[in-house]
Amino acid sequence: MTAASLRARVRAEMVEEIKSVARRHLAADGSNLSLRAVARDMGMVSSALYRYFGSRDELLTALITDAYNALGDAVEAADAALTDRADLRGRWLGIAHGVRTWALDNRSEYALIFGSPVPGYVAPLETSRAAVRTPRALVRILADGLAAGAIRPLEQADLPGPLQPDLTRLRAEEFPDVPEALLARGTVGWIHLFGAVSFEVFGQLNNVINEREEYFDYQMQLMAELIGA
Amino acid sequence: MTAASLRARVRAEMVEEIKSVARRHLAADGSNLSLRAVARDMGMVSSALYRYFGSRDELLTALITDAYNALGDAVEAADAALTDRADLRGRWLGIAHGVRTWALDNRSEYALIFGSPVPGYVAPLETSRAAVRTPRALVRILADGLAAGAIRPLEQADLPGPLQPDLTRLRAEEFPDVPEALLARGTVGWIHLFGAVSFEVFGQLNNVINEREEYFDYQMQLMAELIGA
DNA sequence: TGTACATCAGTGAACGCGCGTTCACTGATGTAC
DNA sequence: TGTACATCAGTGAACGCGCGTTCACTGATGTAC
Repeated sequence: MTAASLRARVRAEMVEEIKSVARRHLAADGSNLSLRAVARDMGMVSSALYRYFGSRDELLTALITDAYNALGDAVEAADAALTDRADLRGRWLGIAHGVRTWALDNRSEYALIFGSPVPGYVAPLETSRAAVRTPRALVRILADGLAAGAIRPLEQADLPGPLQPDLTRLRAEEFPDVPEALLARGTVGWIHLFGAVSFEVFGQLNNVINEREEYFDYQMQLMAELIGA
Repeated sequence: MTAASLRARVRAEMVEEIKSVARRHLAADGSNLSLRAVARDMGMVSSALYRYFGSRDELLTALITDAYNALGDAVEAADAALTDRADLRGRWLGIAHGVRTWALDNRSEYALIFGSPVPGYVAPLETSRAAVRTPRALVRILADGLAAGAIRPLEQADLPGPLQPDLTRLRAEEFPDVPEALLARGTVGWIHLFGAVSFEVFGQLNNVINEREEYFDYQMQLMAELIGA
């Protein structure tokens, strides 16, 4: 409204456009993101970008955080889309397919957060707040299932002793509603979900499986049994 | 022995050393491999490398093929290490840990073959011959288990109809000894194995799980049940 | 409402560095007679 | 065994290009009185 806030608004739009152009470049060149190329595409001089981002790494960090949040949005939307909250398997499948769809639609951003680490780049802690949204949505299914009595908590013996401390800490810090042994099983589903998506996105299924979506669903069904049983 | 073969031998050693130096650079800089840097490290001028590799891509291809073969060696050695060939679970765990150990010891090479694809690089078909060695070792366990009656072939109904053609082709081309439904289950173990290793190697377990080896073993045990049951 | 000043976005040149690839060349090693 | 020629490895300069970042600057927009 006031002039000041207009300037701020234009600035915010500028930041968004820089990131959007950068995302396009990411798609073409992988994580070798070039500031000069981004500036060129925007019709400005490369030094102008430094008004918005202090360095190339700062821009990368913004893209990574955005990617985690976009994935988090997709996941939460997928979960919310199912009105029958008691249909745990349906919710799991919904989230899983949501992750896959987002990854296929945003391959370069997916690669940015789940691919080989960018050499020389160290992700600041701030990104992990965004990263935890997907695991959190998955664990919510377990917690709801437990509360409704639809999922049995596993026996303590199911969890190997040496893993107890890790799971105890994880539970205390992030997921208090789910007992350790079940939480451990849940992480296996989590890992398989991203393992399957990565294989597809990174081309490891080429010449192996063509019916990608069916195959993905098949795997996620098996995981549902592994965790829910 | 003859002068000619000496020249050839020196040449072969040179090729090996170039690749070895390149591997070291890969570790530091990810897939942004620089020919000039490699030449510098070897105390030669960059153009000299062109006597050995026609281009940067050709060197990359050699490194990728080598990596698949090194992994294949590790996997086959791990399998062969177990004298009790009837201990299917032991063989599976041996191979799985073999993959993990190799990946942790050769992170950059692992990233080269299982990480985000190198932008602009297209792997030639020749690499896939080397890539199939690990899946082949895994399927051999299934085949042996079937032959010994230790693994039940799953019912046809276990495999969703749309996946039938893919699995039929896969069986015909590579793995004739294992029926489709069981083969499909096997691929799930395969994917989880690499999913788990990638998560660890690419840093996704940081601040999540510290007892890495135990956790990996826990997962592979679960997979053994999923496939063998 | 008008004016002086401060803030900010964007410019353009420069620094110092990197890269893959080509090409004509030298000098050593291998081959054929 | 000796000599003429061919092959090969490695050099050094060059082409044409890229990069991230800094810095003094201009001109427009916003703020305070």
